Amino acid sequence: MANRTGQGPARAPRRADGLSRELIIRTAIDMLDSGGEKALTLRALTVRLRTGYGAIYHHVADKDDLLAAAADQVITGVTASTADGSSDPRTALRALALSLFDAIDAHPWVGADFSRQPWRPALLDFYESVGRLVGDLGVQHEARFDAAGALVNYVLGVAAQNAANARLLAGGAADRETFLENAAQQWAQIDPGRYPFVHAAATHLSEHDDREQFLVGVDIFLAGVATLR
Amino acid sequence: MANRTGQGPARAPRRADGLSRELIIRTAIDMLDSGGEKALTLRALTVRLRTGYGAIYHHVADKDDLLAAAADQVITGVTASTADGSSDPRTALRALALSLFDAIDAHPWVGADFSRQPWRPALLDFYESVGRLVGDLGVQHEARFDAAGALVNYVLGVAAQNAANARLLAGGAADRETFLENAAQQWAQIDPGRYPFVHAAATHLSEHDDREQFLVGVDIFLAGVATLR
DNA sequence: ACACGTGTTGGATCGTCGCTCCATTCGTGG
DNA sequence: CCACGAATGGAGCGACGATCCAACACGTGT
Repeated sequence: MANRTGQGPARAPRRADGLSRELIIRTAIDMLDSGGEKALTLRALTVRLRTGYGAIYHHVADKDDLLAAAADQVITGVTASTADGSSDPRTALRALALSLFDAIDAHPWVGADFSRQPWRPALLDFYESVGRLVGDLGVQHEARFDAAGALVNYVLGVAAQNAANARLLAGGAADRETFLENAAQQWAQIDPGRYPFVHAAATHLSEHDDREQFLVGVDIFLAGVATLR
Repeated sequence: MANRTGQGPARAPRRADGLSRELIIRTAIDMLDSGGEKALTLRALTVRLRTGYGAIYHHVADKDDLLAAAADQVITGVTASTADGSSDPRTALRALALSLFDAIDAHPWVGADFSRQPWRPALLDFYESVGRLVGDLGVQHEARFDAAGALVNYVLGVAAQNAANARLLAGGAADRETFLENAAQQWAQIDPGRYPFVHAAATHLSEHDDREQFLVGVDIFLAGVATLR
C-alpha cells in the first residue's frame, strides 16, 4: 500500500527552498547562456529545478512569458549603467549603444528574442535615452523620432546578426578561430567576377572586429544626424 | 485480401502531376503568406499537396531548408529590379533599400527568417549591390565594408521590427486601425514624467508611416556616409 | 486540538510538432 | 520483359509546450 487511495502515484517530498518566479528566471537565463535557445525546454527546467510543470506554470504564464522576462532581466540596467549625464550627447550615445551591444553579445539569445517580441519595457528605457540624447544633439520635432528610431533599429539589426552568428558558432564549429576560417574559405570561393565586393569583404573577414564595425556604424549614423540639425 | 502480403496498409494511388521542389516551395510561400510562420507545418503541407512526408523530404532536406528556400525565392529579383544603373548612386541606394523593405513588408515572415539564418545567397546580391553603390558614392577601402554592413544591418533591423509588428497584427487585432489605436492608447498611458520622449512618440504614432520613416533612416545613413568621403 | 481553505507543488497526460523509416509504386534502360 | 533506382505515401518515434488534478503545507478560525 503505497498510498491511501491506491490510485495516485508515489510523490517526491516537497522542495524545501521556495520556488519563485525570480529563481525560475535566473535558472532560465543560465540555461540559455550555456546551451542556447534550444537548450531551454520546460522539461529540462523541471529537471534542473527538481520540480514539475505545475510549479513552474504557477509562477510563469507560458514559455514566451519566461523568455521575455529573461530578456528584460538581462537588458535592465544597461541604460542605468551609462546614464551619468556628465559627458556630451555624442559620447553618451556611443556608450549607450555599445552597452546594449555588449549585453546582447554576452547573451546572444536576447537578440533573437527581441526580434520576436519588440518594445519590451526594458527597451523603452533604451528608446527613451536615445531620444533624449538625440534631442540634446540639437535634433527637433519629428526628426527626433525618425533619428532615434533609425538608431534603435540599427542596433537591433546588428544584435540580430550577432545572435545569428553566435548560433552558428555554438552549433557546428569547435571554436571561433576555425569557424572564421571556414566562413572565410566559403566566402573566398564566391565568384570574384560576379561578386567583387563580397569577395573583397571576405578577405577582410579575419582581421575584422564586430564591436569596432558596430561603432563605426554608430558614428556614421551620428554624422548623418548632425546634418539634420 | 486487400493486398498481396497482407501486411502493408492500403495505399492511395500515386499522384498524377509531378511533385517538385519548386512546387513545394511555392506552396510553402503561399501558406506562409496567408497564415504566418506558425501556419507552415509539414503536416499541413502534406494535406495541401495531398502527399506524404517521404515525398516532401525527398525534395527538401528539412524545414529550415524549406524556409530558407522560400525566403530566397521571395528576395531573388529584388536587386535585379532596381539595377538599371542609370540613376546616381544615392537614388539607386534608396530604391534598392526600399525594394527590399517592400518585399519583406509584403512577406513579413522573411524578416524573421533572415534574422535566423543570415547571409543567404539572395542577400549576397543585396550586399554586393550596396557595396558597389557605396563605392560609387566615393567611399574607399575598409570604410566601404563598414558603411555597407551598417546599411544592410539597418535594413534588416527595420525588417525584423516590421515582421514582429505584422505578427502582432495577424494575431489578436482585427485590422490595422484598431491595432494602432490600442497601441497608441497603451503608449499614451506611459508615465510622461519618466518617459517624456516615448510619450511624445506615442502621440505621433497614428500619423506615422513605416515606409517613410524607413526612408528617413536611409537618408540619415547616406548623409553620414557622405562625411566619410 | 482540529478542521478548513488557499496558495503551492509534482507529474501523468494530451495534442502537435519535425522527422525517420520502410513498404510500395512508377519509369526506364538493358 | 524485367531489374533497378528514383519517387511516393504513411505509420510511428521521440520531444515539445501546455493542461489538469491529486497531494501537500500552512495560516486561520473555532
